[in-house]
Amino acid sequence: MSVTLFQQRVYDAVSLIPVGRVATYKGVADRIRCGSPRAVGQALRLNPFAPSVPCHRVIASDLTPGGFQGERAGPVLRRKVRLLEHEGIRFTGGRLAEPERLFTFERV
DNA sequence: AGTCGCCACGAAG
DNA sequence: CTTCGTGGCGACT
Repeated sequence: MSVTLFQQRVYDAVSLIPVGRVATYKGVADRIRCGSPRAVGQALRLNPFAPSVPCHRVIASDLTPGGFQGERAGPVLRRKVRLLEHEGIRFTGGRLAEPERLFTFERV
């Protein structure tokens, strides 16, 4: 069970997302100064601290839900959406209903 | 040591 | 829609 420094940064940043807000993979990547949001997704996929690290609050930049527990569609992804809706986040037509719910990290 | 191929992405065409 | 850039990482050689 090894956690790389990069993963540590990702999990640390994601932990800053408040309840009722969501961040994007790009937002997280920008926060930790990683040029590849894809790498962030890869780290979250291996998230060993779920659900302590609220990886379900990270969505794609086009405001679609992104993935969850290795799945990019199907009932598993629906569970992610359900979790978010339980926190007051609504999705309409497969995309985030209220973009003002987006959480943007402070620039370092 | 290097290389290769995979990704829960994003931007551009 | 498709393709390309991208950074990190595991599995190889």
